[in-house]
Amino acid sequence: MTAADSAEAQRYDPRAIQEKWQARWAELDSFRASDDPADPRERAYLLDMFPYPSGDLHMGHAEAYAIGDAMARYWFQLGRNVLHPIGWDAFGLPAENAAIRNNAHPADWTYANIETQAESFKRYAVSFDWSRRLATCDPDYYRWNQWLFLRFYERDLAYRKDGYVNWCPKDQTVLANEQVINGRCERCGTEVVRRTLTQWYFRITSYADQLLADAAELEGKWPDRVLLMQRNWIGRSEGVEVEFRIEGRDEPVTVFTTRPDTLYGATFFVLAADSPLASELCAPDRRDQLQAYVEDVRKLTDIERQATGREKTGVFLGVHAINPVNDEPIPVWAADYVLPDYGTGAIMAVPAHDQRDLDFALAFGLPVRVVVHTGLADPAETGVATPGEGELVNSGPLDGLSKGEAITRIVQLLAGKGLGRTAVNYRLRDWLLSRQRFWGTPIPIIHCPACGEVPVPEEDLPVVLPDLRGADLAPKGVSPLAAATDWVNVACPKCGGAAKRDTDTMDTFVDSSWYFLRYCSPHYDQGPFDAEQVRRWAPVDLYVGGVEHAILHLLYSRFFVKVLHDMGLTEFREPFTRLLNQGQVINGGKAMSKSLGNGVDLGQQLAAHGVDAIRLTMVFASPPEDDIDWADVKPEAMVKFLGRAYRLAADVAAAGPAAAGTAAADGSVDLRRVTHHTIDEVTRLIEAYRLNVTVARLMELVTAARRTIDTGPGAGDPAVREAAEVLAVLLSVFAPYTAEECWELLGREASVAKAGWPQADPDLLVAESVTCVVQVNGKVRDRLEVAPSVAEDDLREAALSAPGVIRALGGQSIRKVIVRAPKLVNIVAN
RNA sequence: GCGGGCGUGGCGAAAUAGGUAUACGCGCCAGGUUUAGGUCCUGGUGGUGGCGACACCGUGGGGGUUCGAGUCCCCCCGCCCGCACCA
Repeated sequence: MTAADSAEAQRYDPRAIQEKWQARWAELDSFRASDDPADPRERAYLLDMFPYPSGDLHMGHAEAYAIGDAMARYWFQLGRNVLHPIGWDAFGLPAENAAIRNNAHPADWTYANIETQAESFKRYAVSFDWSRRLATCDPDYYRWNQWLFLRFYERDLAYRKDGYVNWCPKDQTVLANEQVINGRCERCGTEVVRRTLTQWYFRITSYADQLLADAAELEGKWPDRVLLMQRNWIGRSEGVEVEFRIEGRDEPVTVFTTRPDTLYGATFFVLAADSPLASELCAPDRRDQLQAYVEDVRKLTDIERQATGREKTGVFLGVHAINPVNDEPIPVWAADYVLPDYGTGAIMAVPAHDQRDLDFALAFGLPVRVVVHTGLADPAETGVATPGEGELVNSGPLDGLSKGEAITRIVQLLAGKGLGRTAVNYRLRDWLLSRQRFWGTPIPIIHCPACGEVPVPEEDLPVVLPDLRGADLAPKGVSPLAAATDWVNVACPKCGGAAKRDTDTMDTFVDSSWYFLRYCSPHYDQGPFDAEQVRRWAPVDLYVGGVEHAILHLLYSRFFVKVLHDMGLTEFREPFTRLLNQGQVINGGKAMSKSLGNGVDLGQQLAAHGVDAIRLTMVFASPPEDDIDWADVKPEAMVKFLGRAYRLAADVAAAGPAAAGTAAADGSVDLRRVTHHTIDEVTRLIEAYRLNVTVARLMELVTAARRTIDTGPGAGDPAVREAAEVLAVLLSVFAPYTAEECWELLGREASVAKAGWPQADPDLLVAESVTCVVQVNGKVRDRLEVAPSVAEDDLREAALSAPGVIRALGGQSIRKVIVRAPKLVNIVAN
């Protein structure tokens, strides 16, 4: 039979195969994780970041889940007891906006989309344990958000304060710092403005040092850039706090500085214009000026405020601070370049050695005093500050010292007088978690005029959302919940008097900060999770998802787990042992978007090429962490390859019903070598997430088997059957439908997904001969086929007499011969 | 501005530990199967020169270390990402 005949006889029909196996698999239910403590299999937890149910699955999902599923299915093949769950991140704005448009309840839209996605996941053949599915908008889920909030509240990790917060004018809600991207709302792209509001926060800053320290554990297991981004975001900064007396005030004002060595160069003092301290210290005759300035500052969006090269602005407050090292009075200014929520909101300004201070000094004619001799030109004249190191000058007892010496000395001096101490500051701010929107978890607090903040008693949880819909949900700047008066007005749990519920809802990142723990016992009703099950399954062994969560979700989840650990609820302090960030699917060099009209519809792609070809395209196109440009990619090529794999199995089946386990040893040794090499290499490649190369190796195996069929031994050769069976198992992690069909053609019983990963025979991994490269002066001049065990001397001799070598030498004298048996000889001649 | 990463054929990309550069796929060329097209199969395909065996050049550019560099070191150029007045 020729290959062409076989093509005619066996047509690869992905659609028919999909329909057939989707039904059969539903019965087999192969991917259920076992909670049985007696189950001897090694447990493994693979998690894909759960989707937001905004519609049907899209191309990005197709890539992410193809990668995660390949790893999960590989683990199943290794015989592990794998937890591979799925759920939905189901609270959030799009549902609410859709509900307003359609005069409906957000739940209708949300649950309908969840059903759509669930069906798509099944068709996409992802190996989920469907018995554990959850949605964060289920009261059974979000009651535990409320429970956790109350535990945080008890521990003083949840608190309410007035703050100068990020406000999205379009979505009419506050945003966490992490949700402001380049001054714009992460969700809708609107420019964020600032507002002063009373809001709930999680005290994530209490864990800043732990978040930083434990990141070291993740080194080599998480992508470097994610760890780097988290470190930068936390922004630890070591410095010194120095107390400055203020004229006419009893209490000193503390500043934070990383350059205490330049203290003698401080020529003025700056307060954040919008800090309470600025208005307090302001001289009465300057009040109006300050107020006008602060109003101007607040009108600025973050974008404007952060514009580079913006001119420095500020107001002199009419008072002076006293430099503690020399009792020199320096003027106190208010300016917006000092931030109210970093350090103490006050700085000593050293214009000679800090560019921002210099810009300010030059704008307002303030003195510039050089106290570090850097050898560079005078900053007052060049306008360029000299932040570098050098010898201290004009600094009294510090003169002549280096930066390091000066810092040590000044800290001693200040500490002796009780005017300073070393200190650490973080860029990280507390997590603002309240939102003025409907479709989220109600904050379980009751405000009582008599008792103040009163937690909702545990037995009253969950606080279920009232049944608002349509126009009632429209954003008004206060939470829509406030309009549900029946819901809002309650008796105070403490005193029984009239009280009101808190009307804000939680940031949806609260939901996703612990969902991976809920999967371990999704129906548990005594707490957010069964600690026993969590102890067995968690932490997550491999977490697969996009890098867009490098800070937000991943930092929040790490914070949650640390708190839970301190509460005694988990034994681990890091939620995700390993992290794999897949790239994005783009089109024509750009992210897919409606406005560009370059969107690619996943459903159409699946209909056109079949699930397996799309899954294979996703893993073959590039390394998992790189973007895939759909314009550069040809799913047709994958259909072609899958057809070749399918025909291989079909030809083996047609050649005769050789029983499983036929002595493969009787077959073609050359092919067996390829097969076992493939097993060996593919195993290592998958372990390293090198999925694109893995697929290349499978293609080579198919080619080798086909060549064996065509060049003599034929499809009946036991080595060909072995190759076909191995291929079906290896292929099952990427292309489950085709693999299952091949497996059945080969006379094996479903499911190939649980067939077991093949073992490479070590005897077949030893090459019979290897190609030795012979170089002359580093250039390849000949090749020799030699035994792997060839002796160095024999190899040297063979190399020196190789024809290509003799020609290249042309009588030159040999200076040196480097032999790296058995692969290389380099002859140095001149 | 600060921090980090990346530059390999026409394209997506391979290259254990410094040892055959370009695996695999796309595209292209030629041939086979086919009434034809498509499918499928086989072979070829970095550049320049040569009928040819071959020779020279070649991993963004320049230098260095080494018997040997895509890989290590230094400088430069280009692109991408993160942070962005954090004292």
